[in-house]
Amino acid sequence: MTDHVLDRQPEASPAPGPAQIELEFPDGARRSYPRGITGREIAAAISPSLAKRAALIRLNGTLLDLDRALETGGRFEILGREHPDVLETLRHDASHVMAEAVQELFPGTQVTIGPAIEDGFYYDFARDTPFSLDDLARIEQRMREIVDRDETIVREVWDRDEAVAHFESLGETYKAEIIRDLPAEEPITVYRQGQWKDLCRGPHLPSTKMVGKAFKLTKLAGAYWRGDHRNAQLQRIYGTAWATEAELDAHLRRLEEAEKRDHRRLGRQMDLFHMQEEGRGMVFWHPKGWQLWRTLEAYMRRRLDAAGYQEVKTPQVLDRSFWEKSGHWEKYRPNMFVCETVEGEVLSLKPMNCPGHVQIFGQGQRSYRELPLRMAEFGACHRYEPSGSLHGLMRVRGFTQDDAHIFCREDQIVEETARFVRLTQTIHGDLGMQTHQIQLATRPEIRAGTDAFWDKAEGMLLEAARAAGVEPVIAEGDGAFYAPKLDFIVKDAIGRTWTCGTLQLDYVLPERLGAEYVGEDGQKHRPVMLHRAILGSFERFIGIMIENFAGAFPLWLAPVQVVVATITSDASDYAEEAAAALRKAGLRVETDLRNEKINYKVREHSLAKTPVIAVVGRKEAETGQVALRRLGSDRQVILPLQDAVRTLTEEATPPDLQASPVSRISVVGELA
RNA sequence: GCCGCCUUAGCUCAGCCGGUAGAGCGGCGCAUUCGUAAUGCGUAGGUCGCGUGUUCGAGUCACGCAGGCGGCACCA
Repeated sequence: MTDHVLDRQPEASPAPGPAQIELEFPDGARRSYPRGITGREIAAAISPSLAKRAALIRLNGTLLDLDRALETGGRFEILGREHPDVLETLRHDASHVMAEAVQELFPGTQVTIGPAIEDGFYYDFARDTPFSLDDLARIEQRMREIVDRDETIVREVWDRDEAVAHFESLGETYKAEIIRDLPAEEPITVYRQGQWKDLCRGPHLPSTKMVGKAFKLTKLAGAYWRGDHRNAQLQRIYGTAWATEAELDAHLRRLEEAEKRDHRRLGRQMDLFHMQEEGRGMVFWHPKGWQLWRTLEAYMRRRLDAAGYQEVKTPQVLDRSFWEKSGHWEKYRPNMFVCETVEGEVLSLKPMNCPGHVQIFGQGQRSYRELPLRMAEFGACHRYEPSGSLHGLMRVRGFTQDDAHIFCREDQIVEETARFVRLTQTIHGDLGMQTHQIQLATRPEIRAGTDAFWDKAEGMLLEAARAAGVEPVIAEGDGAFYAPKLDFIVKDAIGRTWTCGTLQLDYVLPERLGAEYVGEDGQKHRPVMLHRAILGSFERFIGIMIENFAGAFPLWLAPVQVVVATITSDASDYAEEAAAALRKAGLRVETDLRNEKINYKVREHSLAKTPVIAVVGRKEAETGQVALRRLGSDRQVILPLQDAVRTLTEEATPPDLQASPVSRISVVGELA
């Protein structure tokens, strides 16, 4: 580990400057060093143990190699291997070690790119023969050997043309292409470890040994070169890497936990829905899943009613000529389910609700007095999604949007948008989601409309978001080709984020479909449309809810809210009576009168994630009480039936119908 | 759509080198009436995803197809 200094090549032409540089350490100390000193030398001067732990340095906020010669002074920090900010570099190094292993084991394989990603890394390889899962074990084994070899990792600055020639001579055409495409001012750096080298910006750890062995290759996948499906498909190997074995284990356990709350698995276990091959991307809702849907739909309907929306229902199937007028036939045709009748008519299932809504708007004469007109529909749409993109309830071909279109004047856009932002936040909050971020998607490269139009449109959405008290994050270039939009990103219980809710400005469709209203001036005017959804689709949102709550829904959403379970058959009549009383109060109740032990029943209903089990035995039957047991708690609260009815009814009241902020009655016992 | 992997009972899974299919849970039946996370015994249940081929013989091998899963691409 001492020859690294000899290998080090100076930067092409060291900039002139003072012979000494001054470094400020995290504790505030300032020290002066000769220019060209390395982090490793500084660490060694401080203490041998620090030199041993040191992995990277940070100079003025930028991470650099430990052996990088320092040309300028500034804020300086030496980061040990376990420092959280080193992890990304460690993962990047793991990808290099993997690439080295792969090229040793499979000569002729070309390397392309291999970055660190969340929780791990990947590397894309070009090789004719596909890798197999068995290969992964071999590669992993070789990676461990490379770590044991303790190969020094050295940064070298190369001449661009030489670098291209070099990689081409090795048959590394992808690397050569990357170099050619690098901006001219970008120095070409190559990192060498042992016999292996790779074009890379860095920084890297000082040795392969520092990568450690807390890594695991996890999956094999195809990936297109430069992310473009017209290019060759490469073979991507994913891995995860951590500083310590304990962190790796914790990560693998987290994955197992996430798998347990997978909505497809819970959907089956809880008997909520199923899908089958004759209807790919189509959902069969079972009674319990549909109950969940109905609860959600009823809630949304109340919220929309209260927010001044009018609900409508538009046709499922419309003639081709209609979709030609709307522009969908030209732009959206590959995604539409088209059918032909015996009489030769060509029709399409609706992929969107907006054109239908414009038809309703266009009936009769509209006055400016009717604006803003908020038209809502729980609109069932069908879209032909690529087979590989289907994913449980999250990506389906038949789905129902909580769709609405607000027809308004331009000067109403800000107010309407602000109202929508507030409504969306309320609803997401009620449904257990935390607003994580609101994105303002701005003008894309390819777009319609003048810059002045975009300036104005983006400005209005920004103003509206601020009026509602949120500062959107700008998503540069993510807007639709005709207008900007706001996207609402929520965070679930385990920190994953989902895009739910969107608002999109549209001047185009009203124009295409000839929507107009009569203004104060007696003239005809074109309304603006705001397309907006809060859940997105019921299917997807329910999928997200299942995962968010891990199936343990709050009382108001749970398909079965209470199971009345008997201890002996002597209590059966009373159990029916108790269940009837609870049902009469509007609760969703089942009884379990089976001749089974109470332990068995409690276990079964707990696994089914029933929020409340009301146990009744001889004692309760005699005294007119119930023993309530909450999911997640082994405490029981015994109380008179009427108290239970009142308490549970109150708690099961949907958030929008609560008199005041939820008043949970403590007597029932809280969740653990 | 593309790449890889997978497909055995309702569910979760076992079935080595090819000899004709098994467990647990669940279902059903009987017994048990038992106070807060699995009562016991018995019993039924399978064209081993579909098709073709190799073979005396295929759940097992080969090829094709379909579906599922993980990625990639897509998500105006």
